[in-house]
Amino acid sequence: MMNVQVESSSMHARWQPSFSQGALKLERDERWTDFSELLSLLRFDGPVRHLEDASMFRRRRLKAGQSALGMGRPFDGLYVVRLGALKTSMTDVDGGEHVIAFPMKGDLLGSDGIWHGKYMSEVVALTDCDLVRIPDEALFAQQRSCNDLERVAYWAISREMVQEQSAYAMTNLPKTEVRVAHFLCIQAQRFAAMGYSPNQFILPMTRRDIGSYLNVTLESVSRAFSALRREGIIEVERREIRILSYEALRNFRL
Amino acid sequence: MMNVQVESSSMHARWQPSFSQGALKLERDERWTDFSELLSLLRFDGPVRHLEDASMFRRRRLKAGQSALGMGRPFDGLYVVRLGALKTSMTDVDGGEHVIAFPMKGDLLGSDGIWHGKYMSEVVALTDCDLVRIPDEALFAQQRSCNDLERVAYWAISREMVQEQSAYAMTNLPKTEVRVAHFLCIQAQRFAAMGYSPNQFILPMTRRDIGSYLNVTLESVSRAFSALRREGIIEVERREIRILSYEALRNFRL
DNA sequence: CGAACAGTTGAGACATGTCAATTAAAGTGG
DNA sequence: CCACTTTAATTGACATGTCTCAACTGTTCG
Repeated sequence: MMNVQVESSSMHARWQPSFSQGALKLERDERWTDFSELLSLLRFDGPVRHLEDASMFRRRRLKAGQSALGMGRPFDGLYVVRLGALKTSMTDVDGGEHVIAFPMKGDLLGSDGIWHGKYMSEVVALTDCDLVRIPDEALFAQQRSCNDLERVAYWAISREMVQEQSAYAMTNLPKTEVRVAHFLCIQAQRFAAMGYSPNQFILPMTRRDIGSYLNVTLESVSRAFSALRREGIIEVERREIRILSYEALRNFRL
Repeated sequence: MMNVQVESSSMHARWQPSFSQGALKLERDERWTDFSELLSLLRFDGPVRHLEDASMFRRRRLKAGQSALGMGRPFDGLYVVRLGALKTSMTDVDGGEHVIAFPMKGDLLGSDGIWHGKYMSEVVALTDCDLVRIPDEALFAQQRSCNDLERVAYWAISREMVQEQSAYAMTNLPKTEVRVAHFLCIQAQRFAAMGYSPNQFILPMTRRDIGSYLNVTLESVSRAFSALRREGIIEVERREIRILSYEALRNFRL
């Protein structure tokens, strides 16, 4: 029943594919997201002109471990995380993996793919995920039904850029423990922004991933967690984190 | 004479300010760049529909040391470097400066300002500079004369993002000397892309800036230069670099 | 000419990387 | 369902690369 309404709405959008093939499969595996839900997902706070826009965006399910975007695969649009946690990484000259970001609900994926027309980083699902696709045809449509989408895309890409810059800047904090403390603060803020508890959460990534993100070894990360636990600032049990004093965590130096 | 032609062309563009005030001053200090020059500056290689677009873009001169974009200042557009070298940096939580990029000819500035409507990083000129402004009105125009500009903006922002990601990824190369070697390779490539000699160039930034960019101290950078000189891979004289073996530099490990 | 800045080099302290052992958890297959 | 394997995480001992502090030089700028 949902599908009927969705399908008819989507007909207004120029770039929607037809249902000519595999309709039954689509009905079972795919869902759709409308423009206003996309905006609230992104937490877009700017002005919007055409909220009644009928554009529908296809969703994409991923199981933990699956690749969302592959390095070198042709660019087919941007994706917004609706559910789940992922890991964005690049392979450097020496073949080593470097983690760039941990996208979660509301984050944008794939903006590095516009330049060369192929994605420049690898994105894998750390948990089961649900993505919303903003197809390239929608981004580059010649005469657009609304250029709200364009404005939102600029906005979201710019946000990605700032967050990445901040992550980059974090790596010049001198000591591992300070970086880890800061990392936990950021995570807490992000969980809060998504509507979850900022004081108790489960990290979706491994110590190795965190280490790669912060440019330290996994052992150093582990030691830093233990040190923060000894100081009574957090509780750690594998990937389960409880923040006992956010203030102490935020002001942690040395 | 140049000014007359420029002025009349610029009248076609909606967002151009009038010449009602300070016309004489503008004639002396300001110049204009047209759309096709902008594209060649950016080294844009994609398809363009309206090359005859009459949009003119205002230039902006900077002396070495001047601030191009200030952290927190309201977003008024993107800028493309036409001449000179700059330094982009963020101030982290502890008040320390972290260098994010060294923009040069053809690079884009200010894309981190779209999100909050204010620039999130500080950009200062390392040498005298000449910038071309792409005003926010042009980016967000409701009915655009051409949406080529939009496509180019996406493209350029995406490129910035990739380059920043690569810089971020570079910092997890284990040892200082490897990072510095890689940094020099990148610089050589950039000078080559700008049409200058890739084997002999003058670095516009200090050792401290390089260190901040690579997350090492200025002393470590200096030692790395000396080590590479001892190995016969480069010649160094203060900021003047000569690459004796690009292959050795590129393959440098440990 | 003196002051401030940029860069080089050295010596010592120390944080982090490296290697290794151990435990717990999760996935695999009979 | 239980061995079996694999992976994640913790912790220790040791080596070492980098930071810190310092002295010294050359350059630039007022």
